[in-house]
Amino acid sequence: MDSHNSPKEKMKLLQAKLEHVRKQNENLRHLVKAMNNQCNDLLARIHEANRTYSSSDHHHFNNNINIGGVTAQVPPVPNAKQSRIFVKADSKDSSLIVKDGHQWRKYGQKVTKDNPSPRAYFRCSMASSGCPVKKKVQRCMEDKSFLVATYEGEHNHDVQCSSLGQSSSLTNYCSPKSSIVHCPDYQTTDSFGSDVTLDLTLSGSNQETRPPRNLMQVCDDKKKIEEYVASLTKDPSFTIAVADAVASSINGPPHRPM
DNA sequence: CGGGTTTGACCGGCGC
DNA sequence: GCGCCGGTCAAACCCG
Repeated sequence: MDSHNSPKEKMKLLQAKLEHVRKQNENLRHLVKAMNNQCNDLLARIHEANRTYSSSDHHHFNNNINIGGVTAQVPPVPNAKQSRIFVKADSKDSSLIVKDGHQWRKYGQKVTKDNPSPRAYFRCSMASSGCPVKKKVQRCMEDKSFLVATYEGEHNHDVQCSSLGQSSSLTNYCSPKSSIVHCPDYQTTDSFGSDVTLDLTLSGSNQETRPPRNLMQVCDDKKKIEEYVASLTKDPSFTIAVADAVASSINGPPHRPM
């Protein structure tokens, strides 16, 4: 086909491709930088929320999280079977709903002394089947755009995916409107003890909803992803494929029928 | 009518 | 012992 191409022309073509890849790389760096800035902003807000905790129940924060080279602190949970998540939610939305993939039944609400916002008490809807998990949800006192959910216990069943959309009154699905900052602190499991998952779903972004996830599942998935990434980055053919894909995207992305 | 939510009452732990 | 406070119960209510 291109047998008329001399080695010099091939070299020029490759150099041009390389230049394109370099430019693309630079663009990606800018993107990463921008994302890092957004991440910093979110972490600052998380930090603010955490400070609320430290002042309200005298916890000292020892757990660090690191995202994109940025470190933030999260509150340790006194009870080893508890975990806390901070959920970005509309401050105008008065419902104390943290959609985490499980079905919950509200069994009480109470205004606590240190926070004017009411605290809602939920039990897992599978409690009748022996699931011991409970959660408490309260709006963050200083930053009302955050909900703080405290989980107690572990689910002894899978996430009820099959029921999605069946019961509108249940808090059963991940909200596209909320950002979840998840701080699991499971019993004597070092691999999870200081691990934090940030679901940086930007508020109001019009992204598709995600499948619901059990908290332990999230950690397992993260491990798996890390293993995949490690194995892929070690694979030179993968690097070549990525470079190829970037080059082809620069030369004009193919319009594939969806 | 069944299942979930609301909300006032009740209970138990804790500090004074 | 008393009062405060967080957590839970359960009857009434709401909604599909």
